[in-house]
Amino acid sequence: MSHPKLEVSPVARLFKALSDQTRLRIVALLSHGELCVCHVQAALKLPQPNVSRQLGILRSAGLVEDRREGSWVYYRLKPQADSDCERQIRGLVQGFAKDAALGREVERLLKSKGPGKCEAGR
Amino acid sequence: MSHPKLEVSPVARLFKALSDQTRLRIVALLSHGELCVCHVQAALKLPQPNVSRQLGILRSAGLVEDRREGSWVYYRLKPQADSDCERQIRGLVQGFAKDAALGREVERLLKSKGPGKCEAGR
DNA sequence: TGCCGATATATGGGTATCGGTATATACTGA
DNA sequence: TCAGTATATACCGATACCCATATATCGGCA
Repeated sequence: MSHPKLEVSPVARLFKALSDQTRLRIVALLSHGELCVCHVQAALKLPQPNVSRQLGILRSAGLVEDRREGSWVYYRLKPQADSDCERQIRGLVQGFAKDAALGREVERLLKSKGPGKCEAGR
Repeated sequence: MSHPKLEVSPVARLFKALSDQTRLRIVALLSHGELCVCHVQAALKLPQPNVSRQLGILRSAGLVEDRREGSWVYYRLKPQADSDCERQIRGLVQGFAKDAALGREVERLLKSKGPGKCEAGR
């Protein structure tokens, strides 16, 4: 309240959510398509609670949205209402698109996508 | 080291530096031109050690560079070596450019720029 | 040298964050 | 209803952060 001008909070919230290496890697994965938690878990080789927690942080920051399908919960990047945030996200995704190894990894995950396939990579 | 692929650390470092409201506001100011510490201090109405510390964080993150001129130290945005970081910064600056109030504020500061003028705004 | 303004750093308290482990919830199928 | 899988949350200790205050450093000038 003390600084009516120079208010930049939506972007600050965005950057705060993206200031963690793990969350950035999740966004990098999701920039190539919707994935369920266990896919992210397999891709990043991280314990499940950690992945779930980071996804929750991204969700409450409005960066991703989720969709339940049976036992599985699929996450995807969420379009940003704030135009500044949207531009930042687009720039980020544009950078990830250049990463060939990342593309291959996500492609492999997407092939094993769907119910009953979540043991991929174990 | 444990994740050779999916490495996004330079951007993560950038976002971490930008994840703070105060630092974002400083970058917003500097996006309109070089300023000395006392100008930033006056613009944001923050205690001097706070401004100096946040500027130091931005500097060690490679986001700004400084130049001493007599007693005054001027800070400016630093071009990013990493192309992803450069793109994000450009997007950010582009967003700040739309802020009319911000533009007026910086203009006022720039008019009082220079040695002996740092009492501007007090 | 000594003083002064500008800037930087040190210190301490309160708070937030991160990761690991354990546990809880949600859904499916028998 | 029970068992099993997928996901979320609670709790904990360690660490990192933010701020305010106090102090230190630096440059200019008398």
